[in-house]
Amino acid sequence: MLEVKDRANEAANFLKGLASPHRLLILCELAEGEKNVSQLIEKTKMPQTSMSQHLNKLKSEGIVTYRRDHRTLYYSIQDEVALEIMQVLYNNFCKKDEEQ
Amino acid sequence: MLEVKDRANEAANFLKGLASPHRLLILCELAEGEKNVSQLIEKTKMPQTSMSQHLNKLKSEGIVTYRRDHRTLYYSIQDEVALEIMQVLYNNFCKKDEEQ
DNA sequence: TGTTTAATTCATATTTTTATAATATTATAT
DNA sequence: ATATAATATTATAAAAATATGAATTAAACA
Repeated sequence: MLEVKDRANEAANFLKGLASPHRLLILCELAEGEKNVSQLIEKTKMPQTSMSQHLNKLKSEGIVTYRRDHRTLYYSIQDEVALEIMQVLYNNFCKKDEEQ
Repeated sequence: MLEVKDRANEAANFLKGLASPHRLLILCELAEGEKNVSQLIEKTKMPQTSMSQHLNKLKSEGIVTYRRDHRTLYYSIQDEVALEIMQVLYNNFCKKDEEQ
């Protein structure tokens, strides 16, 4: 654990990529499997331009990636660490309740 | 995983609490065990008033707690989820390198 | 009581994020 | 070549986070 501090900036930037309700929402959708931008917009009800910017941020952090199929861009989670953290969040913010 | 979105705000706020290089630095120190504010300042070299505000943020998110011993406040990590995430960060931002 | 030490709170300027609107790009279809 | 659909980019305004300095509290002790 002692060495995380040497990577504090890197780790913090990574966490910042996740630390927004909108982006967590997007990642929840993508955790089910790849989705295109229109699907993401429909599911999350967020404005197109805002979606685009959040996806861009996630992409620039290497958290998601995409492939193009004709005019449609399909996004998916690329980063294994992001999935691990989503798992931790799921276990602690959701699973706990079920048990109660 | 599907239900994280119902807790997106809560989860995002929690992550925001961690998502700063300064606060990760503090949490790294506290991961070793409880430390008082002066010790944290010395270790991290950050200004006293800034430290105080970061600790306050961590405290208000329930991530750390403290006890008073005379004039000295000893802080420690309270939240199990925070420890889990620190562990994920450690494994992925530090351990990987050692293996290479 | 007055002083010192440990730390917090408050005020404010700066920086970073976020949201929104307008415009642009890219690929397909006519 | 033009129109349309899917998405990205750019500009900018608003909101949130951060750093810094000054003032404040709280405990210990001379």
